[in-house]
Amino acid sequence: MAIKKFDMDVVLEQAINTFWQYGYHGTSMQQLLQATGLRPGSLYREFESKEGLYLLALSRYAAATITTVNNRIQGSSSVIEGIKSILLDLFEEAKAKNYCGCFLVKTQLELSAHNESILTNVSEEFAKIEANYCAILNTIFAPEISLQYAKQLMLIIFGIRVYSYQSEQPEDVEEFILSILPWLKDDSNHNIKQG
Amino acid sequence: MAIKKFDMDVVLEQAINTFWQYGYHGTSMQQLLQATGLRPGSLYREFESKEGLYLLALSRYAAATITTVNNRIQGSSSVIEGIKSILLDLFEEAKAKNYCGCFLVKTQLELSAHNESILTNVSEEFAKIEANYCAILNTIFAPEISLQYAKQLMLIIFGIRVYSYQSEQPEDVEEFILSILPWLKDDSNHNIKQG
DNA sequence: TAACATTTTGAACGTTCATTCAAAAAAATA
DNA sequence: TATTTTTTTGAATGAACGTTCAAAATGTTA
Repeated sequence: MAIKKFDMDVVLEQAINTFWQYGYHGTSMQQLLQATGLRPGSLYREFESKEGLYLLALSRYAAATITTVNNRIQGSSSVIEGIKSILLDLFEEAKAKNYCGCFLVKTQLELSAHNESILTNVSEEFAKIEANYCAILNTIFAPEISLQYAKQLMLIIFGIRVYSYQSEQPEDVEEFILSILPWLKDDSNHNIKQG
Repeated sequence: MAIKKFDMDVVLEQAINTFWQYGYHGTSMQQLLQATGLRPGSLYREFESKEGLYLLALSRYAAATITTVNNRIQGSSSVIEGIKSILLDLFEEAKAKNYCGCFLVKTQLELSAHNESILTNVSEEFAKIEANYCAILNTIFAPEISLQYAKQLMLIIFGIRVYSYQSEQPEDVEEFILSILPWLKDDSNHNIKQG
């Protein structure tokens, strides 16, 4: 029997990048074939349809998002510093030439009227991301406070994701963040637990 | 000579609703013809193309947005109360069955990679909206504070617009808003200037 | 009423869309 | 080497896309 020529990870990454940039309806199969290097037959045998490929790309993106967050927290001197650096990173990302925002957000806005299952899908991913932030905050705050702060964090992140399309950023981004989320100022005794 | 049968205002409103819900690429000319009641020839004679109709719909939506904001402020007992009610309205809107978010935001996210002129266009509209908030805040705050608060307001509004797709809202929405924008708590001596 | 200018009509156009499938190629197994 | 199983190939398909335009209808002006 023949063996697969393509690397699934690479193909999905190319698909993510294309969908992420141009959106679902704005991406043609032609573009996907070119981006992935696959031929129509192979792509359809593997992913069944454009939508099938999209859903796989989307869930992979969502999983990577959570991993990135957790790595950033682990790599920081404290939870608070970690969260701050995540938010600052979002502003930095926005300076890139082909800034694409957040793939999940774009999906939510583009497809909520077309495909209810995708809306549910994305909402679940966001719930996971919020729950992950909540768990992180729980290591330094009381449970009910963590729930509240996680919600704030999600809303602010959505705000940054959209606001960043504007060319002008706040002068002092860190000050801007701290003024909206004042609890990020309090960084006493919140070191990451080791081992 | 023949006279126009259709009402431009009505046609544009239908076009806005259709584009707003399904997006630019997700809306077909068939849908637009059905929604507006126009025939292909008439639509193309009047608007030149799908993109032409879209741009007109978009700028009309943006103008209406600013009008709505200003009416809300004028109809409130104070600037602070007005802004609070605008934010609370956004959360209320989100409860509607066919919640569509913000047409400008959706446009920005969907078309930024396809059409640079639309990106510029939308950015300019957002700049106008931010400037309008800034002018409103200027009636009760110092200029540099108003600039800062207007930016915060825009980011929070973007956040609400996206976060609202999630089915679960914060328990006490007003408390939620006040915790992110604490300056909305200070409502002393900020009455709307009369006549 | 005749001439004119404007708008409406809707069938038809060429293009691009997502998708299919029979045939060829490729590797593993017998 | 022959057989079997899986993958690749890429031309072809029908549907849907945005758009056009000559002819008919409409109402104003001469």
